[in-house]
Amino acid sequence: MIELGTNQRLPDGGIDYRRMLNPAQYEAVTFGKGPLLVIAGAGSGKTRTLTYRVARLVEAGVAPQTILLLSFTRKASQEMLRRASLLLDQRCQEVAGGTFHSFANAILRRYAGKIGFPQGFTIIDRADSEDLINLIRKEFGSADEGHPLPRKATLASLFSRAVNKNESLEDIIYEEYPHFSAQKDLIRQIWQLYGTRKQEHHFLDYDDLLVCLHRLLKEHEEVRERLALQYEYIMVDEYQDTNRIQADIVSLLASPRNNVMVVGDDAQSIYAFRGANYKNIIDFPNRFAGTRIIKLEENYRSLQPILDVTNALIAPAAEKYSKCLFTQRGGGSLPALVATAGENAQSRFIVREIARMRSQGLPLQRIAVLFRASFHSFDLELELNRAGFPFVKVGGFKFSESAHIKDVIAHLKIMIAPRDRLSWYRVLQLVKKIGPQSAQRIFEAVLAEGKGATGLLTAKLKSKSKPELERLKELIAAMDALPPHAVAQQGALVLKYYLPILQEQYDDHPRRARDIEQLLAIMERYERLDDFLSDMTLEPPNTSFGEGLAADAITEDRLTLSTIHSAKGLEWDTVFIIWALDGRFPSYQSMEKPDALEEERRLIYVAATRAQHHLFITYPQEIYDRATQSVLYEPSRFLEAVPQDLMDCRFFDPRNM
DNA sequence: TGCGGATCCCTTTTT
DNA sequence: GGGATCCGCA
Repeated sequence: MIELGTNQRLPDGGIDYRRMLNPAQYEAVTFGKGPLLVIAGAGSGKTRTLTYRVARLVEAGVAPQTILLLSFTRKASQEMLRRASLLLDQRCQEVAGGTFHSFANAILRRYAGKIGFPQGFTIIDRADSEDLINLIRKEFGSADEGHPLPRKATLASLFSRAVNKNESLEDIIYEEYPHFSAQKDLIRQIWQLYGTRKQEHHFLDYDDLLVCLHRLLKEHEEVRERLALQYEYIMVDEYQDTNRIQADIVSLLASPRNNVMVVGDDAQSIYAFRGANYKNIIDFPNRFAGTRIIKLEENYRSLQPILDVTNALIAPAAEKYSKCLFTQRGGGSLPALVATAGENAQSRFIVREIARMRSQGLPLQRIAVLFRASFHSFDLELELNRAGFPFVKVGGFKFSESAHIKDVIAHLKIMIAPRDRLSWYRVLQLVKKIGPQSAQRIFEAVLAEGKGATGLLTAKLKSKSKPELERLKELIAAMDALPPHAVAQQGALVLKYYLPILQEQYDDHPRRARDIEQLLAIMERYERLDDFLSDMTLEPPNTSFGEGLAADAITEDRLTLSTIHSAKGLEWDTVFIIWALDGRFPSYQSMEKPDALEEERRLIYVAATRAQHHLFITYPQEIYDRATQSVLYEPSRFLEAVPQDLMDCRFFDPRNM
């Protein structure tokens, strides 16, 4: 997006901001001290504005370490700093940045003692959190007849929502899961025990990272002051997707200087489901007296026919900061709305169009297919493979969530966190003839030895399980003998140990073994095992396994398949939005909830605004849907807001071709 | 106590 | 199509 042309420098060598930015962007970039709210419409140069502001501050002599840039993904913030460095110089790479969660991790590592974990802590991901909850859930037995306890995933999201929305558990149950009202006391007990267990294990889940950072700042004024002094300028990207705790953290860090710039677009708020509150944007001027508000409304991404459609899509939304995007670029054809004979016809339509565009010289890299939920692309993936089009899939199941990767990681975790019950259970139950009961017994015995993972070598165990455990003992002894920073060697030992187990358990073990090889390649880059483990939890590779991690993935021309959530902030020449079918998009689960429906409207808006030159929205006619046990046949209700003459409406049936 | 098979459920988005 | 759960066998 930033053209590295010859005209961006002034005669004195400084960056020619006036020339490179429009008046609104220029004002935001050169804004001095105090609170600033930038409402940035889709494609209005938000990233550009943040990038130039970083460069400008550093150019003006602000020490880069005193600038804090919080953004949504680490990739996004690294990209901004990289671009700022290209604009100015390498100093921009010194800017502190990352996600709220990785920032919290960095700060809390420094002050672990103050939050009650003198030896540090382990970050657990959603799956670990669910497993821990499940252990507790099982202790409570199967509850009453007719009143089953919620499943682990439901419990986890219940607890998470209560934390992130700062509401009581009872309110969340009442609002979102009224059918579990009768079990609310049991659920509360599970929640409390979950908190206790996390404390005992020195576990922090994603929510705890934010909560603990907030508590640290609230309860330890000397820490807060030190940090507030350190970060002179704070910038927050995607502010519409922050929750209450994150907004409070920003306030605490910014006070009393309040040199805080937040950038966001209330029309693109798509994370309410995890507690984000787009009202944070609306409230920002109330939190910070004297806030300057700047709106960026000129769109540099999409051609006018696409903007006409996206403006129509978002028009019915009840948003507070209204804006109307416009572009000065002319031309472009109407976006297409394509009904297809069925699901497979939809996939074939996409493949046909992609083949056509490729023959016209458009690289696959400039094309994306976007969808509401990860499984919506399954049929398309088959067709793409058949047609021989390489693609990378982003979002949905992650590499690091697959069982074989979690298995390998569990073996590493017990070496540095020998009290980690979850990882021990996982490791032990991979051994033949060891199930839940034996795993628990052995774990307690190791714990009693009190000397880390090597306790397994000396613990007194019942003779029955001994022969099968021998290999595991050898592994632990071998890992223990390695120097502490030999991260990749540790991984290699685990792989050697795990390979026979993998071969026995999975039909597709060759593919999974390749995944583990890739994991080892990632480990090569680390000097500390705990850094590697934290990063795998906080910023796991976002692409599905088997893809994208290998070095050749960068050079090969591939098309992108992505959930809309993972497509946020990105853009392509050509964008297909598939499954624009009522019941799929919006999801049938949102149909009864007005707030959820509004969020889905913003979601389709985010999807459509990713397109630069060509936009296709497709939906299959008449699909039998298992989840609702009904036939879905209405196009997405969001399309009703788009006047007919703004789109080129077509029908596609491969049988008629 | 572990494990494999059968059967019933529900099936979003992510740090 | 995958997880949770139950049951019967080793």
